[in-house]
Amino acid sequence: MLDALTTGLAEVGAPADRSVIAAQLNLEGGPQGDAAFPLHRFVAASGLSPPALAARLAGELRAGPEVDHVTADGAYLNFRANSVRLTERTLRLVFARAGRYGHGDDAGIAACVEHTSANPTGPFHIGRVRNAIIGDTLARALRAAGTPVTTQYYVDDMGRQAAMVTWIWSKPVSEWPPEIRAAVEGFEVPGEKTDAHRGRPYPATSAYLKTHPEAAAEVAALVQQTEAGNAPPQQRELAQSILDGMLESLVRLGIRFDEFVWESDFLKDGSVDRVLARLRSAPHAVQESNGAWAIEAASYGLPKESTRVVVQRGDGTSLYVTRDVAYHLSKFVRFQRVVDVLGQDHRLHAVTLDALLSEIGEPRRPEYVIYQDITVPEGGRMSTRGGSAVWLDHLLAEAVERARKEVLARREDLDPAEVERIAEAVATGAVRYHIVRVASEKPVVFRWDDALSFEGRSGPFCQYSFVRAVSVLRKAEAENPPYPFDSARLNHPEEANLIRVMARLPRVVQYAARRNHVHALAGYAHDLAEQFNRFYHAVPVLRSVEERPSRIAVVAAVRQTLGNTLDLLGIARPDSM
RNA sequence: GGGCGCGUAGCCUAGUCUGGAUAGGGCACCGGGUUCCUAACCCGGCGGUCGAGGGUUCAAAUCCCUCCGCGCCCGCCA
Repeated sequence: MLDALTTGLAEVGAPADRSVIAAQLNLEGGPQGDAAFPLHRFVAASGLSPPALAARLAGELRAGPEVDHVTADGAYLNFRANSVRLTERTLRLVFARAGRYGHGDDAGIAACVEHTSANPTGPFHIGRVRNAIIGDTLARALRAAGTPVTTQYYVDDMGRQAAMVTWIWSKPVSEWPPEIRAAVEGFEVPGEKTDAHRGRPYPATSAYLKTHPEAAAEVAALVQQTEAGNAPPQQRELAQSILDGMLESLVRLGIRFDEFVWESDFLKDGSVDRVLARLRSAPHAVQESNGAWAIEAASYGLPKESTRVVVQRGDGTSLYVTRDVAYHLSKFVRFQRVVDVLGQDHRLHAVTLDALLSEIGEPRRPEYVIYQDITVPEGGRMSTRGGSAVWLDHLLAEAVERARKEVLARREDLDPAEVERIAEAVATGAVRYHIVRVASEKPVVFRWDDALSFEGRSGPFCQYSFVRAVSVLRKAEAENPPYPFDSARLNHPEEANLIRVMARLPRVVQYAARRNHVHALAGYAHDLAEQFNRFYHAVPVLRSVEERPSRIAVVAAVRQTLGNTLDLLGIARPDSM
């Protein structure tokens, strides 16, 4: 098609580069075709009026094997694909690639996606979960696009927050200050997750330290001790214990990590010292009067009043950003593509990190995927202390409750275990979809009714459509391949539309991975589910006769394509709902 | 104050990188659809100054400038 256009344009006196033509060609199609080509850009050179140019080119471009016909519409050329061939090719590809349909070839570069990395101080609220869902989906998208991915969770076991947890739990509850004890007593829950249990005194402790300097001094001493490499042993154990509880919740959402990287390890292995040595001799290094070292980073786009980035305190200890430099250097050793998923409040930290990498002569940079906060309707970010946080475990419990009701209302034939299994799948699917559907740079206002919606543009809608396909195949006793089909029999308009949506998946995966736009996958899942429902209502499958085997093949292809898409989104694919 | 992000129907949202036809969905609302493969569905209707203004262009939601509104950040915290 590109060749034909190139030749055709040259013949009418408007030659153009293939790249220009390719950029103009819209493969998503226009109102009346599978591909559209606007001609405005070539009108002047041709000396013809736009419609005349379109008509002339349409007449000259002969339909090829892939293209049924070319029509002129105003200043546009519209191409209609050969449906039989498109159907043939798409279905064959889906069946041949199966679980890898939509996936790209191994690009040969290794990527690291660091996401979540929430400090282990207590349970996840759903603002933090946005990071995990975006990060996990991105990792899936990159893998599908052909980039081997290692996911990493960076665990902060060194700062004040970790020290506060250690400080309070290193003494028996009976010796806690009354203010903190009050926040805990009466909340003992047998079998409670460790993040909820160990995290409960955290907000009160944080508040207490603000008004009790002597206690704050003890915490500061702990930080010092940790910096010196002598962290109390229970500090890491506590962090691990809380982290374990947090991760249990993420596992329900299908989120697991390949590696956990502990911040304190960079101190222990000497890499922080090496980074500090390089920073002290960096081009813009300056030493303050108290012995602290900083980088004068005005040229790196930092805020006007604070261009000085302190990298080493007056007492010789390192700072978070310094350790982060060490961490990133370690990533660059192993990975060609390094992606960090960060909340917008870390944006400046990212700029600072880039500046420091530059200072020590490191040419590589992480890619940042920045997401906006999830806020509450009353305004403002979710705050643990302000009581406005929506906890992930609470949200999941509500979602399961609601899903269970839905299942029980429509199915009486299921045993309780099956009901629970479906409710869990629907609930987690709804939550994941609800978070991932919005572009990460958009702010999200959390509303219960939206988050728990099972209709319309939702996870359960996509799951339900998938189950429909499963169910039809089950009734057809055609749960396994082969799926013989005759493309010539698949000529219902809704069938053609459905094939076209299925054919789009590889492009969607590439787009999502290249732009880090995971929400495109959510949009695609909905498009495919919706079009399958239209097909389902308009076209009989089991009741058809001559078309039956071919239509069963279409349904099998949908099961595969939609199933692959749900996998990309980390959403469970139930076989019954 | 400065930097970054966001602003698309009553509400939520896609499209913005790389300008192209009548701005694509969802919720809500109104009207239809189930003796038939699962109605968590489908069909139809209603609803748009794409924050405002200017500019570039044959063509602007998309690019440039100014402004307005909202959010975040501007620590020898993480």
